[in-house]
Amino acid sequence: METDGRRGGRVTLATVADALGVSRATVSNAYNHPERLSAALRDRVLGTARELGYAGPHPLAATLSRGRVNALGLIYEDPMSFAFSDPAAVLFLQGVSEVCEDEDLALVLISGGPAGAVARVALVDAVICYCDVPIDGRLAAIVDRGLPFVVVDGPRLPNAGHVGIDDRRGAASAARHLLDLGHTRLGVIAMPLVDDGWEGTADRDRQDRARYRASRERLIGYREAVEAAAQDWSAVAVEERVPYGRDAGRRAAAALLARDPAPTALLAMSDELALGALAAAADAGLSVPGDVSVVGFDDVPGAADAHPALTTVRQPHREKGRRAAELLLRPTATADEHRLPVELVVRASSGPPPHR
Amino acid sequence: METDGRRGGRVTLATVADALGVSRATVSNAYNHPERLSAALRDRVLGTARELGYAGPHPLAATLSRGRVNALGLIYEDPMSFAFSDPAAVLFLQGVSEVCEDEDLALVLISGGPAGAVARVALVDAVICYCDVPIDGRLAAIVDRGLPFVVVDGPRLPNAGHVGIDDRRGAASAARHLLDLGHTRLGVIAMPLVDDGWEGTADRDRQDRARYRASRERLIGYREAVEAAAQDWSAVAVEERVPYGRDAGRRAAAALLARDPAPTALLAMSDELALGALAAAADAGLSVPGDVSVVGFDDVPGAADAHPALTTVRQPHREKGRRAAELLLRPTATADEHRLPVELVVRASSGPPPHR
DNA sequence: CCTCCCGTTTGAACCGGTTTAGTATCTCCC
DNA sequence: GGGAGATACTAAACCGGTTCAAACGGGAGG
Repeated sequence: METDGRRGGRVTLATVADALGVSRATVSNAYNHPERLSAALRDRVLGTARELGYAGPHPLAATLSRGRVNALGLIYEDPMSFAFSDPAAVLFLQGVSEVCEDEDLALVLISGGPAGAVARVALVDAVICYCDVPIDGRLAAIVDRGLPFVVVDGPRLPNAGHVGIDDRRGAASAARHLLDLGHTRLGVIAMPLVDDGWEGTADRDRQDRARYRASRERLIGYREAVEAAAQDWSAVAVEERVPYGRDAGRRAAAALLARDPAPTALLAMSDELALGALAAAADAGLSVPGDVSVVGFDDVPGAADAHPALTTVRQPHREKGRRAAELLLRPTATADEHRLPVELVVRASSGPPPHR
Repeated sequence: METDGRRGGRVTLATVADALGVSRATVSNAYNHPERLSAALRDRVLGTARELGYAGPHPLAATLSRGRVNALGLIYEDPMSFAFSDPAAVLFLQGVSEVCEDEDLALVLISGGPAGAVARVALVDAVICYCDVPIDGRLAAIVDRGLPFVVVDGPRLPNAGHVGIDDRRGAASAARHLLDLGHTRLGVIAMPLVDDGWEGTADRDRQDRARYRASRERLIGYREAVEAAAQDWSAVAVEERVPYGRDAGRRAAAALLARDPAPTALLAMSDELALGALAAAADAGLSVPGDVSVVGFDDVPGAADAHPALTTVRQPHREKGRRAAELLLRPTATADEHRLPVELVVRASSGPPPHR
């Protein structure tokens, strides 16, 4: 029998056991398997625990024994705090957190630099990688630890689930929409393609070197649609500005609209960029879609509220979050890859090109 | 000496120790106190660990010994997933996550119902309560566990830090702004005051019973300003709609504007409600601020982008998050209460009342 | 009266580490 | 040559529980 119920004044399970003269197993059972105890003893245990100010089994210790933490981890591409300024990421987080709620799981946002100091020690059962970086220190930490994980929007990785959309098809549908309207002079507003702080018109080589899978795929989608319409992709300017954000979209659009001849339609690789483009058009005194059409990508909540309401490619952000979480909770050997649908949403920001 | 380096095939610290014929303490030191080991042995340990596929000390076990998890918990008032649809909450989260990033801490979103099942076992060192509920099962779980915590925007609780704003003064400044402009017929758009699903014009008794401290304080602020202007508070209709959100604001505003005489200015208790009010004014064919002025509260990012740009009371959401986190990391015996500044931001949605 | 069974309770192993208080060896210095 | 200090490493206690096989006691059945 243990004799050290009170060590250092801390009230532990052993304290309670000793106070009652029962074994620690009994106290543990009172909390975890109440049905294994007679009602009388169980009440006595719980009562004594309350008197002693014992708040129940220490979760850390319990977890160590059980080997399960009841928490899902989340790694975001950039610093975690950036996720909160990206409406698409926020929706994704909402989806994940809905599942966590249903399953009584904590959601652990794993911050820390790419070095992965936090990822190496975060207390989680599995991890969602909402990122595209092929190998990042955080992801490496997860792999080393042998934790199950899924990648969202990124590359397909061995032994990991995958959730994403058909970026290529989505982008192609946006481009086709404009081509069908009769546009022949397009411009593309790109998110930063390579992590080098460069700004300008990205040539084909740079397009191909795009760091993010989603960026590459969307560019391919645009290009395939343009070529399918028998137009020349090399005549389409792909403008890149840093850092990613609405202002980048605004400046890229301004540059495109200042060209001669100016494009009659702008393909923005995200809604955030597209909203910047709307601002740039207003700056230039151009009407949308009278003088220039704008099409985004994402269909974030602000897209429908924009002036004019933004034509864009809808992707199910929340659903991506839900799927990612569920894939971790109920892994299916058969289908560990989920490709969610995209859909062109035509609103007011796109129309036929102006008469020459 | 231990002899069970490999139990069940799992590679543990003991596995590595046995493989080398050194003690477990030595292996532990190789990771945690490398300077205590000779360079030669340290390299041998780390090398063998790599060969054996040992990914370093199991964080859970390390944590149990050390008693520190390196994670901050966050409890939100409503289901956690709601936080992601509230722009103010998102900014707050961003603030918290910035500090976590700087400090290499994980941020644990504690979901789960008010029962507190998750809160009872979440692996965190301290908790931020972004909520107002005086006693909620989740908060009770935190208190029982003896975890340090701070309350944000809620009541002042014993043994807990506090971060908030002067809601009363902010609200008063909003009301005073309208009164100074010459308005004499005001209407208030309230968030749900009591949790009973009721809709309608809240009388004084109901106003005083408001569940959230922030709601109560803002109403008091409005009232004090009105009374200071020698006007009659009981003539000011306080319209309440559920559930909280933009649509509630729209319907409340519609009801107020349908009155005869209609108010010439609307005080919305949040920007989300105010944006709904702008929509209602548009629905009714009224111009803002020509026919009716609208003032919000929060200054969320969307407020400046609204049409017209919203006059509102700015509060530093991100800074609240930062302060809350820092208060937990560096508790100061002297000042455990932080009251952040509010500021009226006059934009285009408020102006003098129409000529009669 | 003996057995068997079942509901309770317990001892002991285990989860995977960290840490403290040493011990052994080596170096330095007079 | 002997003692003081460093240096490098280890044994054992500890963190706070969970779990499983076994023990116990009492009632039912034969």
